[in-house]
Amino acid sequence: MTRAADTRPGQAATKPLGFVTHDHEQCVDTALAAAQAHCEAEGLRFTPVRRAALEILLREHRAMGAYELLDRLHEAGFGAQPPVAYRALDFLLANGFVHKIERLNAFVACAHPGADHSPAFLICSKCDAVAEAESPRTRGTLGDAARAAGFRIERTVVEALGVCPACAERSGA
Amino acid sequence: MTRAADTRPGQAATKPLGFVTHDHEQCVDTALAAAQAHCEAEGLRFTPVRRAALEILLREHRAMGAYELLDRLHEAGFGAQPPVAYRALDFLLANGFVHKIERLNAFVACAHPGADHSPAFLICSKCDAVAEAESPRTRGTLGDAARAAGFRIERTVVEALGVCPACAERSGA
DNA sequence: ACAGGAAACGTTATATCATGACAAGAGCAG
DNA sequence: CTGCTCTTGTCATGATATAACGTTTCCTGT
Repeated sequence: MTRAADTRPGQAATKPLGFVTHDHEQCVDTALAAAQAHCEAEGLRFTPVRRAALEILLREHRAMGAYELLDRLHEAGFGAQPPVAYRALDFLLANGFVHKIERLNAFVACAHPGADHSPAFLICSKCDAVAEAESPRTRGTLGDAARAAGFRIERTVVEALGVCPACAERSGA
Repeated sequence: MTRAADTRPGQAATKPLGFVTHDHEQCVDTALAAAQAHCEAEGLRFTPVRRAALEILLREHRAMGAYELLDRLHEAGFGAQPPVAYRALDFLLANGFVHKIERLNAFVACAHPGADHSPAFLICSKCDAVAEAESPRTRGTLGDAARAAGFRIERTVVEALGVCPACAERSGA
Protein backbone atom coordinates (compact mmCIF):
# COMPACT_ATOMS: atom_id res chain seq x y z
CA MET A 1 0.00 0.00 0.00
CA THR A 2 2.95 2.24 0.44
CA ARG A 3 4.29 2.02 -3.05
CA ALA A 4 3.53 4.17 -6.00
CA ALA A 5 2.34 2.44 -9.11
CA ASP A 6 4.91 2.35 -11.85
CA THR A 7 3.86 -0.48 -14.04
CA ARG A 8 5.79 -0.76 -17.21
CA PRO A 9 6.47 -3.83 -19.26
CA GLY A 10 9.75 -4.71 -20.80
CA GLN A 11 12.51 -3.16 -18.81
CA ALA A 12 16.04 -4.48 -19.02
CA ALA A 13 14.96 -7.93 -18.05
CA THR A 14 16.29 -10.26 -20.65
CA LYS A 15 19.06 -11.25 -18.29
CA PRO A 16 17.71 -12.62 -15.06
CA LEU A 17 20.00 -11.84 -12.21
CA GLY A 18 21.31 -14.59 -10.07
CA PHE A 19 23.23 -16.90 -12.35
CA VAL A 20 25.86 -14.35 -13.11
CA THR A 21 28.68 -12.81 -11.17
CA HIS A 22 28.81 -9.12 -10.54
CA ASP A 23 30.16 -6.41 -8.27
CA HIS A 24 28.48 -7.55 -5.16
CA GLU A 25 29.68 -4.99 -2.69
CA GLN A 26 28.28 -2.25 -4.82
CA CYS A 27 25.00 -4.00 -5.44
CA VAL A 28 24.50 -4.43 -1.68
CA ASP A 29 25.30 -0.82 -0.94
CA THR A 30 23.08 0.44 -3.70
CA ALA A 31 20.13 -1.61 -2.56
CA LEU A 32 20.54 -0.60 1.06
CA ALA A 33 20.74 3.05 0.11
CA ALA A 34 17.68 2.72 -2.08
CA ALA A 35 15.74 1.09 0.72
CA GLN A 36 16.77 3.77 3.15
CA ALA A 37 15.79 6.51 0.75
CA HIS A 38 12.46 4.89 0.11
CA CYS A 39 11.72 4.61 3.83
CA GLU A 40 12.64 8.22 4.47
CA ALA A 41 10.44 9.33 1.63
CA GLU A 42 7.52 7.30 2.93
CA GLY A 43 8.00 8.01 6.61
CA LEU A 44 8.82 4.40 7.37
CA ARG A 45 11.23 3.31 10.05
CA PHE A 46 14.23 1.53 8.59
CA THR A 47 15.27 0.18 11.98
CA PRO A 48 18.53 -1.65 12.72
CA VAL A 49 17.00 -5.10 12.67
CA ARG A 50 15.23 -4.41 9.39
CA ARG A 51 18.36 -3.04 7.85
CA ALA A 52 20.40 -5.96 9.11
CA ALA A 53 17.92 -8.46 7.73
CA LEU A 54 17.98 -6.83 4.33
CA GLU A 55 21.75 -6.62 4.33
CA ILE A 56 22.08 -10.30 5.17
CA LEU A 57 19.73 -11.28 2.36
CA LEU A 58 21.50 -8.97 -0.05
CA ARG A 59 24.92 -10.31 0.83
CA GLU A 60 23.86 -13.92 0.60
CA HIS A 61 22.14 -13.23 -2.66
CA ARG A 62 20.15 -16.44 -2.48
CA ALA A 63 16.89 -17.71 -1.09
CA MET A 64 17.18 -18.09 2.65
CA GLY A 65 14.83 -19.63 5.18
CA ALA A 66 13.45 -17.47 7.97
CA TYR A 67 15.24 -19.51 10.61
CA GLU A 68 18.57 -19.22 8.87
CA LEU A 69 18.08 -15.49 8.69
CA LEU A 70 17.11 -15.55 12.35
CA ASP A 71 20.40 -17.24 13.21
CA ARG A 72 22.33 -14.53 11.42
CA LEU A 73 20.35 -11.81 13.11
CA HIS A 74 20.94 -13.40 16.47
CA GLU A 75 24.67 -13.63 15.77
CA ALA A 76 24.52 -9.92 15.00
CA GLY A 77 23.09 -9.21 18.42
CA PHE A 78 19.35 -9.21 17.79
CA GLY A 79 16.71 -11.37 19.39
CA ALA A 80 16.68 -15.12 19.01
CA GLN A 81 12.98 -15.84 18.61
CA PRO A 82 11.19 -16.46 15.30
CA PRO A 83 9.04 -13.33 15.40
CA VAL A 84 12.20 -11.25 15.20
CA ALA A 85 12.92 -12.61 11.75
CA TYR A 86 9.34 -12.85 10.58
CA ARG A 87 8.54 -9.28 11.54
CA ALA A 88 11.56 -7.93 9.75
CA LEU A 89 10.61 -10.02 6.74
CA ASP A 90 7.03 -8.77 6.87
CA PHE A 91 8.26 -5.22 6.68
CA LEU A 92 10.70 -5.93 3.87
CA LEU A 93 8.09 -7.88 1.93
CA ALA A 94 5.46 -5.21 2.36
CA ASN A 95 7.82 -2.65 0.93
CA GLY A 96 9.09 -4.75 -1.91
CA PHE A 97 12.67 -5.03 -0.66
CA VAL A 98 12.50 -8.79 -0.54
CA HIS A 99 10.35 -11.45 -2.15
CA LYS A 100 9.09 -14.71 -0.81
CA ILE A 101 9.73 -17.84 -2.82
CA GLU A 102 6.59 -19.79 -2.06
CA ARG A 103 7.95 -22.98 -3.47
CA LEU A 104 10.88 -22.97 -1.06
CA ASN A 105 9.30 -21.19 1.88
CA ALA A 106 12.28 -18.92 1.64
CA PHE A 107 13.09 -15.28 1.08
CA VAL A 108 15.34 -13.45 -1.31
CA ALA A 109 16.39 -9.83 -1.60
CA CYS A 110 14.83 -8.03 -4.51
CA ALA A 111 17.12 -7.80 -7.51
CA HIS A 112 15.53 -4.68 -8.92
CA PRO A 113 15.73 -2.18 -6.12
CA GLY A 114 13.43 0.75 -6.41
CA ALA A 115 11.37 -0.48 -9.30
CA ASP A 116 7.79 -1.46 -8.65
CA HIS A 117 7.58 -4.69 -10.51
CA SER A 118 5.94 -8.04 -10.85
CA PRO A 119 8.71 -10.53 -10.32
CA ALA A 120 9.11 -14.01 -11.74
CA PHE A 121 11.60 -16.53 -10.42
CA LEU A 122 13.67 -19.29 -11.92
CA ILE A 123 14.24 -21.95 -9.28
CA CYS A 124 16.69 -24.80 -9.71
CA SER A 125 15.21 -28.07 -8.52
CA LYS A 126 18.65 -29.51 -7.88
CA CYS A 127 20.43 -26.81 -5.92
CA ASP A 128 17.59 -24.40 -5.03
CA ALA A 129 19.39 -21.47 -6.64
CA VAL A 130 16.98 -18.67 -7.47
CA ALA A 131 17.13 -16.00 -10.15
CA GLU A 132 14.73 -13.12 -10.43
CA ALA A 133 13.38 -12.01 -13.78
CA GLU A 134 10.78 -9.51 -14.81
CA SER A 135 7.39 -11.15 -15.00
CA PRO A 136 5.86 -11.48 -18.43
CA ARG A 137 2.58 -9.68 -18.02
CA THR A 138 0.23 -12.52 -17.29
CA ARG A 139 -2.50 -9.94 -17.57
CA GLY A 140 -3.17 -11.19 -21.05
CA THR A 141 -4.74 -14.61 -21.09
CA LEU A 142 -5.05 -15.14 -17.38
CA GLY A 143 -6.35 -11.63 -16.93
CA ASP A 144 -9.09 -12.32 -19.45
CA ALA A 145 -10.14 -15.48 -17.69
CA ALA A 146 -10.14 -13.66 -14.38
CA ARG A 147 -12.25 -10.82 -15.70
CA ALA A 148 -14.68 -13.28 -17.19
CA ALA A 149 -15.06 -14.86 -13.77
CA GLY A 150 -15.37 -11.53 -11.99
CA PHE A 151 -12.07 -12.04 -10.21
CA ARG A 152 -9.90 -9.00 -9.55
CA ILE A 153 -6.20 -9.85 -9.69
CA GLU A 154 -3.99 -7.88 -7.33
CA ARG A 155 -0.73 -9.74 -7.60
CA THR A 156 0.61 -12.74 -9.49
CA VAL A 157 3.20 -15.21 -8.28
CA VAL A 158 5.26 -16.79 -11.04
CA GLU A 159 7.82 -19.44 -10.18
CA ALA A 160 9.45 -21.51 -12.89
CA LEU A 161 11.03 -24.76 -11.78
CA GLY A 162 13.87 -26.27 -13.73
CA VAL A 163 17.59 -26.79 -13.91
CA CYS A 164 20.11 -23.99 -13.61
CA PRO A 165 23.16 -23.78 -15.89
CA ALA A 166 25.58 -24.98 -13.20
CA CYS A 167 23.56 -28.07 -12.37
CA ALA A 168 22.88 -28.83 -16.02
CA GLU A 169 26.60 -28.79 -16.72
CA ARG A 170 27.37 -30.83 -13.63
CA SER A 171 24.97 -33.63 -14.57
CA GLY A 172 25.14 -33.32 -18.34
CA ALA A 173 28.93 -33.24 -18.66
CA MET B 1 -9.91 -21.87 -21.63
CA THR B 2 -11.12 -25.35 -22.38
CA ARG B 3 -12.78 -27.04 -19.53
CA ALA B 4 -13.63 -30.63 -19.09
CA ALA B 5 -14.91 -30.89 -15.57
CA ASP B 6 -18.14 -29.01 -15.95
CA THR B 7 -19.69 -31.25 -18.50
CA ARG B 8 -22.96 -29.41 -18.71
CA PRO B 9 -23.22 -28.07 -22.20
CA GLY B 10 -23.89 -24.47 -23.01
CA GLN B 11 -23.18 -23.03 -19.63
CA ALA B 12 -20.44 -20.69 -18.62
CA ALA B 13 -17.84 -22.22 -20.87
CA THR B 14 -15.53 -19.26 -20.52
CA LYS B 15 -15.39 -19.21 -16.74
CA PRO B 16 -12.61 -20.79 -14.80
CA LEU B 17 -13.91 -23.41 -12.48
CA GLY B 18 -14.36 -22.71 -8.85
CA PHE B 19 -16.60 -19.71 -8.72
CA VAL B 20 -19.55 -21.37 -10.40
CA THR B 21 -22.02 -24.03 -9.42
CA HIS B 22 -22.33 -27.18 -11.42
CA ASP B 23 -23.40 -30.81 -11.36
CA HIS B 24 -20.98 -31.91 -8.77
CA GLU B 25 -21.89 -35.56 -8.42
CA GLN B 26 -21.20 -36.10 -12.06
CA CYS B 27 -17.98 -34.12 -12.06
CA VAL B 28 -16.66 -36.22 -9.19
CA ASP B 29 -17.58 -39.47 -10.87
CA THR B 30 -16.08 -38.39 -14.16
CA ALA B 31 -12.81 -37.39 -12.60
CA LEU B 32 -12.53 -40.57 -10.56
CA ALA B 33 -13.22 -42.68 -13.62
CA ALA B 34 -10.66 -40.73 -15.61
CA ALA B 35 -8.06 -41.21 -12.91
CA GLN B 36 -8.77 -44.90 -12.71
CA ALA B 37 -8.53 -45.28 -16.46
CA HIS B 38 -5.26 -43.38 -16.52
CA CYS B 39 -3.78 -45.58 -13.81
CA GLU B 40 -4.84 -48.75 -15.55
CA ALA B 41 -3.34 -47.54 -18.79
CA GLU B 42 -0.08 -46.65 -17.08
CA GLY B 43 0.17 -49.64 -14.82
CA LEU B 44 -0.19 -47.51 -11.71
CA ARG B 45 -1.90 -48.65 -8.54
CA PHE B 46 -5.01 -46.64 -7.81
CA THR B 47 -5.24 -47.96 -4.27
CA PRO B 48 -8.14 -47.35 -1.87
CA VAL B 49 -6.39 -44.62 0.08
CA ARG B 50 -5.36 -42.82 -3.10
CA ARG B 51 -8.83 -43.08 -4.51
CA ALA B 52 -10.36 -41.91 -1.25
CA ALA B 53 -8.01 -38.94 -1.08
CA LEU B 54 -8.88 -37.90 -4.61
CA GLU B 55 -12.58 -38.34 -4.00
CA ILE B 56 -12.44 -36.18 -0.88
CA LEU B 57 -10.63 -33.41 -2.74
CA LEU B 58 -13.03 -33.67 -5.65
CA ARG B 59 -16.10 -33.51 -3.43
CA GLU B 60 -14.82 -30.58 -1.43
CA HIS B 61 -13.86 -28.81 -4.60
CA ARG B 62 -11.62 -26.41 -2.76
CA ALA B 63 -8.06 -26.14 -1.56
CA MET B 64 -7.58 -28.36 1.46
CA GLY B 65 -4.66 -28.71 3.83
CA ALA B 66 -2.90 -32.05 4.15
CA TYR B 67 -3.96 -32.40 7.76
CA GLU B 68 -7.58 -31.74 7.00
CA LEU B 69 -7.42 -34.35 4.29
CA LEU B 70 -5.75 -36.66 6.77
CA ASP B 71 -8.67 -36.23 9.18
CA ARG B 72 -11.09 -37.22 6.47
CA LEU B 73 -9.04 -40.22 5.48
CA HIS B 74 -8.83 -41.30 9.08
CA GLU B 75 -12.59 -40.97 9.47
CA ALA B 76 -12.88 -43.19 6.42
CA GLY B 77 -10.84 -45.88 8.13
CA PHE B 78 -7.33 -45.17 6.95
CA GLY B 79 -4.25 -44.41 9.03
CA ALA B 80 -4.07 -41.36 11.21
CA GLN B 81 -0.48 -40.24 10.68
CA PRO B 82 0.71 -37.47 8.33
CA PRO B 83 2.57 -39.74 5.90
CA VAL B 84 -0.73 -41.39 5.01
CA ALA B 85 -2.01 -38.14 3.58
CA TYR B 86 1.29 -36.92 2.17
CA ARG B 87 1.97 -40.15 0.33
CA ALA B 88 -1.45 -40.19 -1.25
CA LEU B 89 -0.94 -36.56 -2.22
CA ASP B 90 2.49 -37.31 -3.67
CA PHE B 91 0.97 -39.91 -5.91
CA LEU B 92 -1.92 -37.72 -6.98
CA LEU B 93 0.40 -34.78 -7.61
CA ALA B 94 2.85 -36.86 -9.60
CA ASN B 95 0.07 -37.99 -11.88
CA GLY B 96 -1.59 -34.63 -12.27
CA PHE B 97 -4.81 -35.53 -10.46
CA VAL B 98 -4.34 -32.81 -7.91
CA HIS B 99 -2.34 -29.61 -7.75
CA LYS B 100 -0.59 -27.96 -4.88
CA ILE B 101 -1.40 -24.35 -4.13
CA GLU B 102 1.98 -23.15 -2.90
CA ARG B 103 0.63 -19.95 -1.54
CA LEU B 104 -1.78 -21.78 0.76
CA ASN B 105 0.21 -24.92 1.40
CA ALA B 106 -2.93 -26.68 0.30
CA PHE B 107 -4.09 -29.10 -2.35
CA VAL B 108 -6.92 -29.06 -4.83
CA ALA B 109 -8.28 -31.65 -7.23
CA CYS B 110 -7.45 -30.94 -10.83
CA ALA B 111 -10.30 -29.36 -12.72
CA HIS B 112 -9.17 -30.62 -16.12
CA PRO B 113 -8.95 -34.36 -15.67
CA GLY B 114 -6.96 -36.14 -18.29
CA ALA B 115 -5.63 -33.07 -20.00
CA ASP B 116 -1.93 -32.48 -19.91
CA HIS B 117 -1.84 -28.86 -18.94
CA SER B 118 -0.03 -26.09 -17.21
CA PRO B 119 -2.44 -24.79 -14.61
CA ALA B 120 -2.81 -21.30 -13.25
CA PHE B 121 -4.81 -20.46 -10.16
CA LEU B 122 -6.90 -17.56 -9.01
CA ILE B 123 -6.75 -17.35 -5.23
CA CYS B 124 -9.03 -15.13 -3.17
CA SER B 125 -7.10 -13.37 -0.42
CA LYS B 126 -10.24 -12.97 1.66
CA CYS B 127 -11.81 -16.42 1.63
CA ASP B 128 -9.06 -18.60 0.14
CA ALA B 129 -11.32 -19.86 -2.62
CA VAL B 130 -9.34 -21.22 -5.54
CA ALA B 131 -10.22 -21.43 -9.21
CA GLU B 132 -8.15 -23.23 -11.79
CA ALA B 133 -7.60 -21.72 -15.20
CA GLU B 134 -5.45 -22.73 -18.11
CA SER B 135 -2.05 -21.17 -17.84
CA PRO B 136 -1.19 -18.54 -20.38
CA ARG B 137 2.00 -19.97 -21.75
CA THR B 138 4.53 -17.94 -19.91
CA ARG B 139 7.05 -19.61 -22.14
CA GLY B 140 7.16 -16.48 -24.18
CA THR B 141 8.88 -13.73 -22.26
CA LEU B 142 9.97 -15.73 -19.27
CA GLY B 143 11.12 -18.55 -21.49
CA ASP B 144 13.33 -16.16 -23.41
CA ALA B 145 14.90 -14.85 -20.25
CA ALA B 146 15.45 -18.40 -19.03
CA ARG B 147 17.09 -19.47 -22.26
CA ALA B 148 19.31 -16.43 -22.18
CA ALA B 149 20.47 -17.48 -18.74
CA GLY B 150 20.90 -21.13 -19.71
CA PHE B 151 18.07 -22.20 -17.45
CA ARG B 152 15.85 -25.06 -18.58
CA ILE B 153 12.27 -24.63 -17.39
CA GLU B 154 10.42 -27.82 -16.56
CA ARG B 155 7.30 -26.50 -14.91
CA THR B 156 5.85 -23.13 -14.04
CA VAL B 157 3.74 -22.26 -11.05
CA VAL B 158 1.31 -19.40 -11.62
CA GLU B 159 -0.84 -18.17 -8.77
CA ALA B 160 -2.81 -14.96 -9.06
CA LEU B 161 -3.90 -13.39 -5.79
CA GLY B 162 -6.93 -11.16 -5.65
CA VAL B 163 -10.57 -10.93 -4.70
CA CYS B 164 -13.21 -13.40 -5.84
CA PRO B 165 -16.63 -12.27 -7.04
CA ALA B 166 -18.38 -13.32 -3.85
CA CYS B 167 -16.00 -11.41 -1.58
CA ALA B 168 -15.99 -8.38 -3.86
CA GLU B 169 -19.76 -8.22 -3.66
CA ARG B 170 -19.77 -8.79 0.08
CA SER B 171 -17.39 -5.93 0.79
CA GLY B 172 -18.30 -3.68 -2.10
CA ALA B 173 -22.07 -3.76 -1.63
C1' DA C 1 1.58 -72.67 -6.40
C1' DC C 2 5.12 -70.27 -4.49
C1' DA C 3 9.51 -67.65 -3.56
C1' DG C 4 11.64 -63.17 -4.21
C1' DG C 5 11.46 -58.32 -4.85
C1' DA C 6 9.31 -53.86 -5.32
C1' DA C 7 5.89 -50.86 -3.90
C1' DA C 8 2.57 -49.34 -0.59
C1' DC C 9 0.86 -48.83 4.15
C1' DG C 10 0.88 -47.69 8.95
C1' DT C 11 3.47 -46.34 12.84
C1' DT C 12 6.66 -43.46 15.93
C1' DA C 13 9.37 -39.69 16.11
C1' DT C 14 11.25 -35.52 14.57
C1' DA C 15 12.19 -31.62 11.51
C1' DT C 16 10.78 -27.30 9.56
C1' DC C 17 7.96 -23.19 9.00
C1' DA C 18 4.93 -19.64 11.15
C1' DT C 19 1.94 -17.02 14.47
C1' DG C 20 -0.55 -15.52 19.02
C1' DA C 21 -0.09 -12.97 23.07
C1' DC C 22 2.05 -9.97 26.20
C1' DA C 23 5.39 -6.75 28.51
C1' DA C 24 8.97 -3.34 27.92
C1' DG C 25 11.38 0.28 25.22
C1' DA C 26 11.65 4.01 21.48
C1' DG C 27 9.91 7.90 18.93
C1' DC C 28 6.73 11.51 18.19
C1' DA C 29 2.56 14.90 18.62
C1' DG C 30 0.18 17.48 21.75
C1' DC D 1 6.18 15.59 30.09
C1' DT D 2 2.19 12.75 28.73
C1' DG D 3 -0.19 9.88 26.03
C1' DC D 4 -0.16 7.38 21.84
C1' DT D 5 1.64 4.28 18.42
C1' DC D 6 4.96 1.42 16.61
C1' DT D 7 8.67 -1.67 17.41
C1' DT D 8 11.25 -5.18 19.82
C1' DG D 9 11.95 -9.10 22.61
C1' DT D 10 10.08 -13.08 24.99
C1' DC D 11 7.50 -17.58 25.79
C1' DA D 12 4.43 -20.59 24.04
C1' DT D 13 1.98 -22.87 20.55
C1' DG D 14 0.25 -24.04 16.04
C1' DA D 15 0.79 -25.66 11.27
C1' DT D 16 3.17 -28.06 7.70
C1' DA D 17 6.22 -31.79 6.22
C1' DT D 18 9.62 -35.69 6.30
C1' DA D 19 12.84 -39.59 8.17
C1' DA D 20 13.08 -44.19 9.37
C1' DC D 21 11.43 -48.78 10.03
C1' DG D 22 8.66 -53.01 10.14
C1' DT D 23 4.63 -55.23 7.91
C1' DT D 24 1.55 -56.10 4.18
C1' DT D 25 0.25 -56.33 -0.66
C1' DC D 26 0.96 -57.13 -5.25
C1' DC D 27 3.44 -58.57 -9.19
C1' DT D 28 6.77 -61.54 -11.52
C1' DG D 29 9.61 -65.45 -12.66
C1' DT D 30 9.98 -70.13 -11.88
